[in-house]
This record gives sequence, C-alpha cells and structure tokens, in this order.
Amino acid sequence: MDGTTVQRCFLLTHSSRDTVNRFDVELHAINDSGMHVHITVRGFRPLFFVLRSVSDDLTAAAVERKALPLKTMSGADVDCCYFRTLSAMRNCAERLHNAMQPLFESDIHPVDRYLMERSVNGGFEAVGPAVLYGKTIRMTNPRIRGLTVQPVLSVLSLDIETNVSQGVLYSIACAGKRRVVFIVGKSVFSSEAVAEKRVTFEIVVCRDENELLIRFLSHLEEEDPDIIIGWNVIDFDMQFIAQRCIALSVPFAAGREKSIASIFRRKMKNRTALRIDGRVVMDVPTILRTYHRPFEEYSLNFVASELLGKTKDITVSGAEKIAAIDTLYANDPVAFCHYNMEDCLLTREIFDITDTLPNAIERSYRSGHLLDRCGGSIAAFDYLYLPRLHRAGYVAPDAVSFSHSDDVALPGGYVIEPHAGIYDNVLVFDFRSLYPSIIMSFGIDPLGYHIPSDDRIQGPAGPSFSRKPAILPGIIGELLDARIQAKRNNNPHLSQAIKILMNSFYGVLGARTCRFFSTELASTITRTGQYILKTSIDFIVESTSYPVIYGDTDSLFVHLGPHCSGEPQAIGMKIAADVTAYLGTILRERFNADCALLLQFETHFTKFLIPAIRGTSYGSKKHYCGAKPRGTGLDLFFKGMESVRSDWTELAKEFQYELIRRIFLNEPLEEYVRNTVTAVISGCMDDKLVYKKRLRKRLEEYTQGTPPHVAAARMLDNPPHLIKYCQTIDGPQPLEKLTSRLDYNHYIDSQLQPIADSVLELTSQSFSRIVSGQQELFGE
DNA sequence: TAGCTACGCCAAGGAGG
DNA sequence: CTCCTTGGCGTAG
Repeated sequence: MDGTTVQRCFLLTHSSRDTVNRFDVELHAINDSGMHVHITVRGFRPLFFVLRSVSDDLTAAAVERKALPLKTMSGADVDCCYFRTLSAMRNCAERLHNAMQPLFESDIHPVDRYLMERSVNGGFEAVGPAVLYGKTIRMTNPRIRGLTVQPVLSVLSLDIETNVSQGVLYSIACAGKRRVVFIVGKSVFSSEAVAEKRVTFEIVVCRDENELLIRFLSHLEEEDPDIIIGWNVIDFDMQFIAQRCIALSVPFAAGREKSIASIFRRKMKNRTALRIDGRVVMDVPTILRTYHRPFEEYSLNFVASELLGKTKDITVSGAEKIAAIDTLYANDPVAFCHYNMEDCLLTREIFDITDTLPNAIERSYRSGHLLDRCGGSIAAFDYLYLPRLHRAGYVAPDAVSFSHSDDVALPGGYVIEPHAGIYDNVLVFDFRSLYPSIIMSFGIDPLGYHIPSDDRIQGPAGPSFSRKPAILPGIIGELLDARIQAKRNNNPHLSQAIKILMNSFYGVLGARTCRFFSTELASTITRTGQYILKTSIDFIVESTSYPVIYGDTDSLFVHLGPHCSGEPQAIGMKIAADVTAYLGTILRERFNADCALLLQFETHFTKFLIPAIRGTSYGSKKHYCGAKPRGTGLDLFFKGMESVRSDWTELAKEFQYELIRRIFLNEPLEEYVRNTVTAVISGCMDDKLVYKKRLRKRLEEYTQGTPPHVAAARMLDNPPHLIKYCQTIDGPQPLEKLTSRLDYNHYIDSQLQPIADSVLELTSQSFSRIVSGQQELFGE
C-alpha cells in the first residue's frame, strides 16, 4: 500500500499510554469496507496540547506553530498554554496552581479531546502510508480528518454458564457469524441426542476449563467481532472469564492482535470497567436502562417477554435458577447448551429490535463518546464547548466541586396547584425543548455571563449575558437545525440522540462536579422557565377564557368543558400558535430577544382525572389520567399514579385502571369494588399480590429502620437487586421463601382502599361505605 | 468512565398522651 | 394509642 491510501473509518476504541517522556495513542477503527484499521501515533505529550486547539492536521502539528493568546473566562491573561517540553508544562502548571489560576485543560485527557474534535461531525478519515498485516491495516504517520460515514460493524453475542458454588465455567456460548457452545467436562453428546434436540449450533466439548478458555479465545480471534454484546456481560460474563483466566494462567487475549483485555473495578460505583483493544463491549441492559423506555425489571426474561413476547426455558430466579442450571448440566447437556445459546440469541434480538447500535452510533457522533459509553453528560458538554471556547481565545476553569456546598438550593420547574376532579375535554400543550430554547432565546452562556460587554440580554430572571461571543446558544442552534434535518431525513435515532444531548445541558450547568457549574446560570434557566409558563397561562386565561387546570415545568392543560364550541383540535392548534406568537412579541418588546420558544399542541383528552392527595381533597401534582376514545371504549393514559408504579401490586394497578375506566364511562362501581374484595379474600388473586422493590443500597447499609423489602431481602442468602415479596400474617416474606398465609386484610387496607378512596372522593363515595356489610369477610 | 429539581406515598420509629 | 418526622423508592418533567 502506498502513502496515498485513504481509509474512511469509524472509531471503535482507543488506548493511550502515558509515560514520563512519551505519549502513545492507538486508535482502533473500522473502515467502510469492514476492514480493521489500527492507527498508531507516537509522540511527546506537549505535541498533543498544541494539536488540539490549533490544527486539523496531525503531522503538521509537529512543524512550526504559534500560540493563541488566551484569557481565562473571568478575563485574566494566561501566558503559557502551549508547551514545547514536558518540563515547561509542569512549570506552568505549578505557577498557575500557586497563583490559584485554572490550568489550561488540565483535567481533560488529551486523547479524548482529540477524538472528540474529530468525531463531532462523524467518523474520521485517515490518510497516510499504510501496511497490510493480515486483515489489519497499520498506518504510521497518519493524518486524520473528520468525516461522516457509517460502516457495517460485526456483532457477537456472548453468554456463559457457571457453577457458582465451585466458581468454574461450565460453558461459553457465542452467537456471531457462527454459533458455537463450548462446554467443559461432558462427552455424552450422542448424535441421537443432538439430532433429537434439533441443534442449530455447533457444540465443542472441551477436556477441561483450560481448554475451554483457549478454544473460546481463538474462536474470538477468528470471528473477530467489532462489538461484543451480552446481558450483564461486563459485570458478570467478562469478569468471570477474566477471573478464570487469571486462576488458570491463560492470557485473556480478547483484543485485536491478541492484546490482553484489561478489567478493573470502578472507584465510586460497584461496577466493573473493561477495555478490549479494537473492540467495543456493550452491555444491553445498561444501555436500555440509560437510553430506552424503562422496564420494571432488567432480567433478560422480563425484557424478552416485554419486547419479543418470548420467555426462556428457565424462568425462575436466584438459588432456584442456579439449581435448575446445575441439574440441566448434569442430566441433559444438550438441553443445557440450548439454554445457554438461547440467552445469546434473545440478547441479540433485543439488541436489534431496540435499534441499540444505530442509536449508539448517532449518539457517539454527536457526543464525542465511544460507542459503549453510557451517560457522561459532563464530558460530552466539555467536548462540545471547550474547543469553541479555545477558538474564541478563552480558557475554562477546572471543576472545583469542593467550593460548592450541597445545601445551596437550586430552583426547579414550576408546577401548577391542581384541583382534584374529573374533567371533560382537556387539551395538552408542551414547549418543544423548553430549556434549550430558553438558553437560545436569552443567550444563556458561561462565557457570555463572565465576560464584560455593553451589548447584553437581560432576561426576566435577573442575570444578563453578553450577546457575543456566546457559545452555548450557537451550539443549541446548530443542534436544533440538525434535529429538524434528521426528522426530515427520517432518522429518528439521530433526532433522539440530539434531543438527549440538548436536554442534558441544563443538568450539566447545575451539576457541582462540572467545571461550568453556576447557581446563577442554572437558576436563570429554571426561573426563566417558570416565567414563560406563568406568562403563557395568564395569556391563555385572558385571551380564551378557558381555565388552565394543570401544568408542570413545560406543559399546560387547558379545560374546554363538556360543551365546548368548535373542534377541540382546531382550538388546540390556534391556542398553540397564539401563545407562540405572543411570547415572540413579549421577548422582543421586553427583552429585545429573538424568541426560539415554541408551544406545541400535544393531544386532546375527552376525559381527564386529577386524583386527590391521600386524606385530603387537594389535587395531587404529577398524577393524572387522560382518556381518548377508541372504538366503543376508552384508551387510558396514566401519569405518576399507582397504575404506572412498579412498586404497587398488580391487584392495585388493575383495580385503579378499572375504577377510572368505569368512572369515565359512568358505569357503576360498587359491585366491582365488592367483588374485588371478595376475590382477594377467596385467594384467587394471590398471584397478583406481589410487591416488587429495588435495593438501592447494600443490604448492610440499611441502618435506619427496616423497610419491608429489606426485611424480605434479609431472609435470602443471595438477594437479587429487585426484591419480590408478599405481605403475610408473619410480615413481609420474599417470593422465594413464602411460607406463611397471605395477609389479605393488609392488601385490602393498603392496596385497595387508598386507591378506591382517592378516586371515590371525587364522586362523594367511600370504600368503607361500599364494603360495609362485608365486615364479616375481614376475618375475626 | 460524576446531568438537574419537584412530588407523593408507605412503613418505621420516636415523641407525647 | 395517635401524631409527626424521616428514610426509601419510584416517578414527572
């Protein structure tokens, strides 16, 4: 290959080594013909400091270069931000430190910054001399530019089964181009048994664990996946494999070019971090938790049944599951292999059906993170903001979280005090990306806040912001445009990625660990939001005479009443347009600001209900139910109420749904309530009486009292993250060790009665009156 | 490999009757 | 025994 070869690449992983005198970076990427590209860059660390802010050209960075004149955001001159030698940098760091000045980019990893600048606009292009090593191109002295390209990535799904008590691997299942189960210590695979089970994968029987690991690793090398996925694949599968590799002195060579995977415990959270050169490891439940709609449980079984309507062969959990696996391994190894492969395939199906990979690629393009990075809002903000700040000639401060005490309260969104009741014809409105559009409209910006200037926007919340240079409003403007474009191009993944990114900006400015944290900036955004919402309410009430019955942060609920004149849809469209226009005028006249706010007409509920706070007649904030007609019945949409809470029993949820459905349709309630009580007492609802609640701390950290789910968890040897328990006459008991009789009175008093009363309150009925006369049923 | 606040409910446990 | 505060969880936005 000659020096003009152009590779279009998508970044997979990078690794870097810092030593005293040298700084090496390796980029692992996939080009658009699916070929693995390995780019090695070696140099002195200061070179990278020069490179980042000034040049797009890696090799050119080594040549003559002039420093940008830089100031800190508060205006102080900074005299040495570029360094030719390491000692010069150290000197400078020390002087800045002593002078209490922030150090230029001191806590941003140079590689991250470099990669960010290249990946914001998608992928990158590597140009330079290249040598082919087998399937790998190694580029030396590459030049790299940003580029938009989306190559095909190969995915391998991985799952292991272990004997937990002995801490050994039973088997490793891999589903990629080939489907293989490596199983140890079993040689009873008669061809009849295999044929009978209609095996659609290969079974490799290994003599011992040692052989199993080696054959698995060589399979991995042969398969050469770009991405490895699994269910808890890092915390469980990879960590376990790593342990066995250490125990048996097998190098854990899972990376490209046989590089050794490194695995370590993360400091703060009790989680495992993993790096495999040239590959990305994506844990499917972690990604679903972070970026998709939430699930009540993150067990493979639960999510598979929700998304795919499928369940695994073994559906029990905890000790029973382990016992079932052990039995299967001992008695029916072919079925055991089936079971293991099924985990791989279900995981892969979930990965595909949720569009996890396209989502991750779009996210990565926009946030500057690698494909497998979840969260990281502060880092993503840095990636977007810092380069622009430097180009403007300014230097950001370090994060100094210790100087911000936790007790300084930041205001949040405004929530209207609602009246409990049942309403006809309610229109729902919300502001499109309220906080981002506030930032844009009022020029809210860390730099614009700090630097002095005469041309400023003074918003309703107090602080003023220089119109230029202002960076954040510009970033949001670009993202809003990109999102509109993405929608036009039918790219929901990109649109979603941009939305998440934009919405994280407010949170970042309010995060004490962020270098741009500022109570003034964060509270300006929320207080302006409150102003916008209240101004809009006043306008609607005055200009339409329809009451605004509820609203939360960026939403408004307008009550038309049973006999509204005109089409609700048309009224909704008009109100949305009128409010948007009105705000445009207000912002221009009062603040001399360009309005980016947009009120959208969201939906029309024919029926709407706001429940009362328990034991009162006040309306409950963040709790409501709206209904739309469907066929002869109604579709109900619950927010915040027990029906949508995972810690209420199925009994309570169904009960609430049915009660409200009947209220909306003017159907009688009494008999249904009485029948439900009777059914509970008769025992035929027992399978709907299970509570589910998560342990959010380690079991021993519950020192202040013992909540029921903790009491239940303490009865188990190895309690799962999600505790399922029932209330019995002997107190809470976990599902796994349910021995006592269920306490039906508890369920009637704590699950049925409160739900019934918060609704019946609205119709002047009460649970106890309806079920009185049934007292004898309540036991002695 | 560190986004935010507002809100409601249950059960436990302490204060006081 | 009742009344009240707090811890814990899940939720809306």
